[in-house]
Amino acid sequence: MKATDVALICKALGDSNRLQIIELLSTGEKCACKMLEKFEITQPTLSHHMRILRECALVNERKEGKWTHYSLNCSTLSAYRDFITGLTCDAATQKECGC
Amino acid sequence: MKATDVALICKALGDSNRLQIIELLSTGEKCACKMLEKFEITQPTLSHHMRILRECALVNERKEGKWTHYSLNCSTLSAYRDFITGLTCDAATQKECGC
DNA sequence: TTTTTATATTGACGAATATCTATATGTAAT
DNA sequence: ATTACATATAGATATTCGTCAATATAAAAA
Repeated sequence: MKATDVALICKALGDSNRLQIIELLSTGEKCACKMLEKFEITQPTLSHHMRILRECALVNERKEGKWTHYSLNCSTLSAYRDFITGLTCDAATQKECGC
Repeated sequence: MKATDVALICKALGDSNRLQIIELLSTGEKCACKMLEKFEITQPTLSHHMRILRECALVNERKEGKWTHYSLNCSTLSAYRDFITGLTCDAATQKECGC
């Protein structure tokens, strides 16, 4: 995963509502109408956030009749996790802070 | 680490320049003047980015004469890493995508 | 003490963002 | 066909953001 993709994902997660949405979706696929109940935002605002989360490929969307179901995109999430996991302090910095 | 702290860090990493700064610092402590050479931004802009990275505690600062040296904050980085690592798809979502 | 060097702060500006209301679109039920 | 429901889009607005030029501060060198 490229650094620009990572930055885009970080920007998406940099909003508290969107981070909470991701945490909610980590418990499983959710319908937009159910998600709306959990947040103090209007329906258009939720729709806006979901578009941002989709555009950076963090979430998938599944339409079923008039409902839209959202779920985490496993591969994007895991690539992102791998990138962040790779961000570590060098040996000297670690020695300095004693961690 | 609280979700609001995570969101703040994500927001900080949501700018390409700042993400590259973190990647640079992961190779060890750097002086601001050396960092400036690596990016196509002015000195005040770098100073601005470093303030944001310090305010979310991702980086430490060490003053030595007229120089300022920046390094990653191990404990913040590791707490952040742990949070992101904990973000996983649920079993059903994983089954669906076949990962 | 004057000058140079490294960094921070201020103030300005255009671009991007989060949010809302109002409205449109699409689907199912009556 | 009409109505009700779920979601998306459009347009508006206030706020935040990234950047720069100009200036301030602070430390070392001359």
